[in-house]
Amino acid sequence: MADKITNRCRDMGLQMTPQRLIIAEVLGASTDHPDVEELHQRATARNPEITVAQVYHTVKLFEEAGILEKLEFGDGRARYEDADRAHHDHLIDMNTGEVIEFVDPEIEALQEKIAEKLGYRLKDHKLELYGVPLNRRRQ
Amino acid sequence: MADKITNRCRDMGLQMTPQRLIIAEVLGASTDHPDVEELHQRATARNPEITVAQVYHTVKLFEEAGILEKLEFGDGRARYEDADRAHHDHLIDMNTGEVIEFVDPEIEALQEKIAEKLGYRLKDHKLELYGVPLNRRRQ
DNA sequence: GTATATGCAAAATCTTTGCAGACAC
DNA sequence: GTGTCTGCAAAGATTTTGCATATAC
Repeated sequence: MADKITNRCRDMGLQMTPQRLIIAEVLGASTDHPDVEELHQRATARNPEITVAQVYHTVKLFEEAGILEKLEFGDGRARYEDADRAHHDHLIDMNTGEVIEFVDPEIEALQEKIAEKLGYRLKDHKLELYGVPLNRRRQ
Repeated sequence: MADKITNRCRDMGLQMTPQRLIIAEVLGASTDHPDVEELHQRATARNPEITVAQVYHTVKLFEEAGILEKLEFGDGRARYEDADRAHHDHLIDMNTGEVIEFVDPEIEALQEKIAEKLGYRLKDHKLELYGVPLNRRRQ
C-alpha cells in the first residue's frame, strides 16, 4: 500500500530518485489531506535533503501523471491525495478546517444526473461540484 | 434588485461612500461569478476612481457582514456572489472554467443527511461540500 | 470633530519557473 | 553522453496590511 504510488510512478516511466521515493512514500502513508508545507515537513523528517521546491516539482509531476489528485478547499493551499483511492467526496468544516471524507451512492448518481440534465458528456468535461455551505443557505 | 445589496449595507451600518455604492451596484447587477479583477473592471467602467485595493477592502467587508458569499473554485482567484440569493450549488467545468448553477432538492437533503450521520450540528459548523471531478472517479 | 474610508505602496502567501550543477540510464 | 532531476533564487499571482490623507456623519 505504501509503495503503490512508487509502482505507478515507474509504470509512468518516471525516475524514482531518493527524493521522489520519499515524497511518494509520505503520500502513500498519508490518510489525511496534506498541503505542500505539510508534505515537506513529513518528508524532511525522513530525509532532511528535500527542498520545498522539490515537493512542488513532484506533486505537480505526479498530478499530471494522474497519480495524485489535487484538492483545493478554499484556504489558498492545494492539498493532495492518492488519485487511485476508492472514490469519495469531501465535506469541509470551514470553522476548523477539518476534512470529512464520505461516500454516498445517491450523491454520485445525482451528480451524474445533473451533468446529463445539463447536456454534459462526462468524457469531454471534468466537472467538479461545489456546494454552498449548509448553514449559510436561504430559502 | 440592483440596490438590494446597498440596502443591506445600510442596515448593517456601513457607510455608503460613492466607491462602495458602485461596487455594490456592480455586485447586484452581476448574474455570474466575477473575481476581484473583473469587479474592478466593471466598477471602473462606471467610475474610474476606484482602486483594486478598495475592491478588496469592500468585498472582504461585505463578506464579513454576510452580504456576499465568497466562492473559491480552485483556480486561485476568489469569486463573489450575493449571499441573499436563493440557494444553489455550483458545477465547475474544469476545462473551460464555466460555472453552472443548479438546484437539486435531493442533493440538499443528502448533504444534511450526511452532516447528521456524521454528528454535525449545522448551527455550529459551516460545512462545505467538495466533490471529486465526475470523470476522474475510480471504482 | 471623531470615526471611518480611501489608496498607495509594501509585504505576505502560495506557486511557478530559469538555470546551473548533479544524477540516472 | 544524453536526458532527466535537483535546488537555489527570482519572479508571478493573489490577497492583505500600514499608514497618511480624505471623507462621512
